[in-house]
Amino acid sequence: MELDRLDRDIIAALVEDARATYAEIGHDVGLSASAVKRRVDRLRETGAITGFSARVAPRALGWNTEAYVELFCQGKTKPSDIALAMARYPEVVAAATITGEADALLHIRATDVRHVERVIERIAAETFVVRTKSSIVLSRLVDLPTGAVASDPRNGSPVGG
Amino acid sequence: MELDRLDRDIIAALVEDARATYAEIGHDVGLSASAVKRRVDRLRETGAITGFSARVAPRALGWNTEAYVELFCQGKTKPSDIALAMARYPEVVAAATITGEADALLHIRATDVRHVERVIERIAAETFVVRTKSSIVLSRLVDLPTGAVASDPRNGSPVGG
DNA sequence: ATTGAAACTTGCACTAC
DNA sequence: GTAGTGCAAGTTTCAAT
Repeated sequence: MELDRLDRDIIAALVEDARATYAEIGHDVGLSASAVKRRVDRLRETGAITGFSARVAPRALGWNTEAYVELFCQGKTKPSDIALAMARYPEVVAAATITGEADALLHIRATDVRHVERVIERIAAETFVVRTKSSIVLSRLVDLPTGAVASDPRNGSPVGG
Repeated sequence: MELDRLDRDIIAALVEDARATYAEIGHDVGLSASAVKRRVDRLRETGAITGFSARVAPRALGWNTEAYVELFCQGKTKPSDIALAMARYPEVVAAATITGEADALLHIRATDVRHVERVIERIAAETFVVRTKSSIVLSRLVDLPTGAVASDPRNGSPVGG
């Protein structure tokens, strides 16, 4: 699906504030509220916008510690095996298979270092896991919502930048 | 600040759908719309909720490739130096200092592998960077919005789990 | 918790390219 | 035909009770 300037501007507005009214967005991008709504509906139908979410301060909910864990798996492990197993851990907030020595990289949120340790212990006990290599996050320096940059004229668009 | 059961339920509802009406949320958590609004206002004031954001499919915007990059820095590099430098790259969507051999881990979104390469080249040229070690993401297996788990009774809360 | 005024959403008729 | 505007009915917000 093709996104024009207006679509990108609307997405940018909604990434910045998902509760903005259609009239507000319309004012920003130069469209009527009705026109904005029609485009937002279309963007959701086509899957460009997958939903709307509150941004939460992990600390406020007690998630005080995060870690990245490299996973080294047995030779015939399939990505779907890893996906299925990791989906069972609420502490695993992101996971991806990657190039390089490790097979996958996990992003873990936990209450404290002890909690991280317990989770890694359980993950390391998964049948397909050979070993793990973990790094505790000391301080978060950057954390942008996905798409924050997409059509912010201050930053480059993926095509233009 | 202390969050009770209701606060956590409200946050969970807003993480799932940030555009839900107060009446809908109230129905879910067993509160009147007004009561929900008062709590949401308070949650924003106290910083537990930092905003509302559209969830976007990176692909739809042309961000087809992601990578993780470990940064090895000169001995006297401060986290704030890294933060300042990385904030200038729209492609760096997350960055954190970590324990282990590397000093920091970056999460990069780009249009394609060539784009990733160009960005890493520029980052590697930063004065404080000694070397980098990168992994391209092959496939994303898990990607939860922050707080998705916080008060979903199917998962553990950070305290209870 | 209820109420009422102001604002928002959303379908529809209409217009322009 | 595709995409925008304006309007009106039904909801939602939000402050005051």
